[in-house]
Amino acid sequence: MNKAEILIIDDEPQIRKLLQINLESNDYKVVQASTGKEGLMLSASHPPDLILLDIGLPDKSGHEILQELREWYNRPIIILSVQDNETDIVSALDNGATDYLTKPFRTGELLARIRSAVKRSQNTENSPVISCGNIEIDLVARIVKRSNEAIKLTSTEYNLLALFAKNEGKVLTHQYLLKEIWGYSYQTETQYLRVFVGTLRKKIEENPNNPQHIITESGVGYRFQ
Amino acid sequence: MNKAEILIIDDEPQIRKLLQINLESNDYKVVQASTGKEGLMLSASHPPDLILLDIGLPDKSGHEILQELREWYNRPIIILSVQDNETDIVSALDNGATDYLTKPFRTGELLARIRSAVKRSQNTENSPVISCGNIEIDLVARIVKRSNEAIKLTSTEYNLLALFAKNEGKVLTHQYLLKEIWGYSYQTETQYLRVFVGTLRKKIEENPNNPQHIITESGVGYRFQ
DNA sequence: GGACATCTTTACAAAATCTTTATAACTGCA
DNA sequence: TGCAGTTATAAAGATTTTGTAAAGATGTCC
Repeated sequence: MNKAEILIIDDEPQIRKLLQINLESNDYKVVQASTGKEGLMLSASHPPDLILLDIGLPDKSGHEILQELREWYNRPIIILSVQDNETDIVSALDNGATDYLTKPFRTGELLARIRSAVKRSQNTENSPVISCGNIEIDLVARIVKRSNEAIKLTSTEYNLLALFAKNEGKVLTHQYLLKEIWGYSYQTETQYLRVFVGTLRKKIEENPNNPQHIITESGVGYRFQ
Repeated sequence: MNKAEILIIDDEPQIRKLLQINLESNDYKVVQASTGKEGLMLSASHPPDLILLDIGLPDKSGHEILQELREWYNRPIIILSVQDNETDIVSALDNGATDYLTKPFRTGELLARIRSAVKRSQNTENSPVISCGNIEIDLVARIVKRSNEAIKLTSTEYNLLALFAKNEGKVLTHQYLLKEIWGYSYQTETQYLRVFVGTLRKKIEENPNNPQHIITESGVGYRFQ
């Protein structure tokens, strides 16, 4: 199974270490940033599944980072803070924070809140299995079946297909797809998409030359049905 | 704007009153239940947009209620509890609670967490659809249906139709249409419009020679109805 | 270090779309 | 009726976008 990736943005090395140990032992992949700037860069070049953001950073205020992230990043952001005043909490939540925990936090609770947020954002809570015609996608086990036979997909192929499936029927723009799968800074790399849509079609379509599932919307993007 | 409806399940009348006052003054519609059973019935007969659930109920444990609700209810459930032990919190979150606040809670924070949860859950709701006679335009999914059958439009055709639909009934001048779709420097290319209105009519009109949707306003522009 | 899988990049063919041209049809009016 | 201005349609040409194969680059696992 593919690990969910968590980005920690915190300037205190001890906290980062503590979080890293706890998260890794719970099967998350951990990426770390010690400044807000570094965090923004890391998340843009490779979007994590969730961000743990400390509010008290040295270079930029966590509130600013939160706002900048939310201009394009729509997965969970959990705020960690020594601040326990209501104003901070309310402003963070209203600026798009998914949750807010005050330090010192209880590890078990943090992990539960992370599980809850990740589950919601992967929208695996309602239907862990998405079915579209003869295609079945198990979002929890990350297994894809075509006519009840498991098919082997690379990690990127799977991510792309899962994103399509979660937005069945909608036209997804090139920009959006690239942003979600590769990261904010890849929005112009449309050729990636062509290649990967090509390999996906070979694997899931009856006849890749006349695709029934992944439909091209010329000039705009693709649509899954 | 339509008020979001919140169901309070709590056995303490004072807490219910306090919540009711705060929620109503923030423009929510409030429904109350003093027992778990009543809460289950109310939510089933008229599902609220969000549920505030007290864990310490007299008839059934809040954990049970939560599980029963989650069998079918997938909007936010925020737990309120005097219990501040980690086990309770973790178990509630893992059973599908959206959030968990310990009593006494700060009203401003609770309201912020409610706003945040409602916003997230409304994000995934269905997209707005513009309907004009037998034509349906889903602006989010970027899909156009005629008599419930999807029709294929090119990107420019879609943009033009969407612009028409957003201004149903109004006469849109050639200049305006060209400026919006092609750009400021194309304002004199009226022939483009004739070509594209032509292809659009072929696709959406019953009888393209006698258009019912895209009406020519000679010398001025077009009108959509 | 080498085999293997995967991702990135390049090049070119194929398809779809847009632009332009030509011509026909309509409209209101003298 | 005939004319001028406007609109509609078809189709050829130009351009953009997409699909595919394959070579190079990168990373991973023994």
